[in-house]
Amino acid sequence: MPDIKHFDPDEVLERVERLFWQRGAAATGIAEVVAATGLSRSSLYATYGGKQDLYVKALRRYVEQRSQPMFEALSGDGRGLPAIAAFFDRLIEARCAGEHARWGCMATNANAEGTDPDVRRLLDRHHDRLRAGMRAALAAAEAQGQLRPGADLDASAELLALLAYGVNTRSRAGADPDALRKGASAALDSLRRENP
Amino acid sequence: MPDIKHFDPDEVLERVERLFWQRGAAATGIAEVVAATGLSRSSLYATYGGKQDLYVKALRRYVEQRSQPMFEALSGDGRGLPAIAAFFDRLIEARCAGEHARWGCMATNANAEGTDPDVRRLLDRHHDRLRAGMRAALAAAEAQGQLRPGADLDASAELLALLAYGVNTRSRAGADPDALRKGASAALDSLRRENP
DNA sequence: GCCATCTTGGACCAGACGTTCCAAGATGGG
DNA sequence: CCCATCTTGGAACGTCTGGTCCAAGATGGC
Repeated sequence: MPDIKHFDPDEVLERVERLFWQRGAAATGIAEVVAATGLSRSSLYATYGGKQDLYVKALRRYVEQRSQPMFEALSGDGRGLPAIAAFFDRLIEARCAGEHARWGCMATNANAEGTDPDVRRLLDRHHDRLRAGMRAALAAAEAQGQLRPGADLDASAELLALLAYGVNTRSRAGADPDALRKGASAALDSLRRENP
Repeated sequence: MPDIKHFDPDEVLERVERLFWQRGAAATGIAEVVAATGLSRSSLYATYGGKQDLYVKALRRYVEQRSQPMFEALSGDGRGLPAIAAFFDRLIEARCAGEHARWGCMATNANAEGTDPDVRRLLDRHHDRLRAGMRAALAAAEAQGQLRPGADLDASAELLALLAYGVNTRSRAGADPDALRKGASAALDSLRRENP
């Protein structure tokens, strides 16, 4: 057998993902990728293809490794509205403080960037999973009598998903986390049954 | 008096605005601006400065000439919840069909692009105006007894503003307008008084 | 330890980028 | 009609871009 790669492709892809996430695809040059990963251009192109392939692979990693676990946790959390509240609390915390503060959500950012069909497909899947997570949490809430009667679960799930995009968008520009929390609370309060 | 400009600076700026709006700042080259406007590089640089200045001026024009009139119409529309419903209807229609379909909102897109302080200031003002418009419409709704009792007007205004960002974000990726409408309706329904 | 096979470093490329520059042209007060 | 003053077209600039290429190095089956 011939020579093998001298690096872990997924570990490198994670560094690339973080770079594109923070700075955006168009604003990030191959030279920066080379610097951040320590790889040479040859290894980069041989492993991932050109810049656009690299971006799509990084975005796919983001969606699968970062977003989806959150969405599945939301789906599987049977508490109902408290599960949704916890989702937004953790989201806003992650978006406004710590290592990834003001990076926004890579998928939300990607909506504004290009029109690449591969990217669009990833974003549609991302949205479907997010909405499905919200839908599942809302169903649990309804089953426990937490919801205002007559609430449309599908429409409310869409609303909550769109709200998450709004949080992601504004957090990247440095929005006040308390304002974002108030917005999320308003959504939950308006779904909640009045006299429980 | 010496020679005067052979073009209307604001008319040209509008073409530039549309270019940056549709394609994004980073993805648009000066060569495209030259082609779209018919101006020469000299006139462009003499009138607006470099690319970043040009982008900021275009974004300012967008916020002032396109967004703010909508926000003021919302503020001044005394109907309450129907005013908010009309706002979202028109928003979704404009984002998904017609000349600007799938362009998103230039200000929402700008959140994802750079971290330029001038841009951020514009976006903060944009957000304040949007939220203020929602707040005014909600106050009118409350005055007319349309609102669920106990609703927090400030928090609900923030929620509706964030929802608008979500609509803008997803519409750029080609979201189904009916899904967006359902999301907006869910927000309004959950604010509405149950037995009017 | 040899060698076919793959990886790696880094030089290199053509083209696109934003920006500058200046000669030529247009303008209108005098 | 002249001339000071500004605008305009387009050539030119250095830099940076994404991408290619190949000699040198590493690997492991034999």
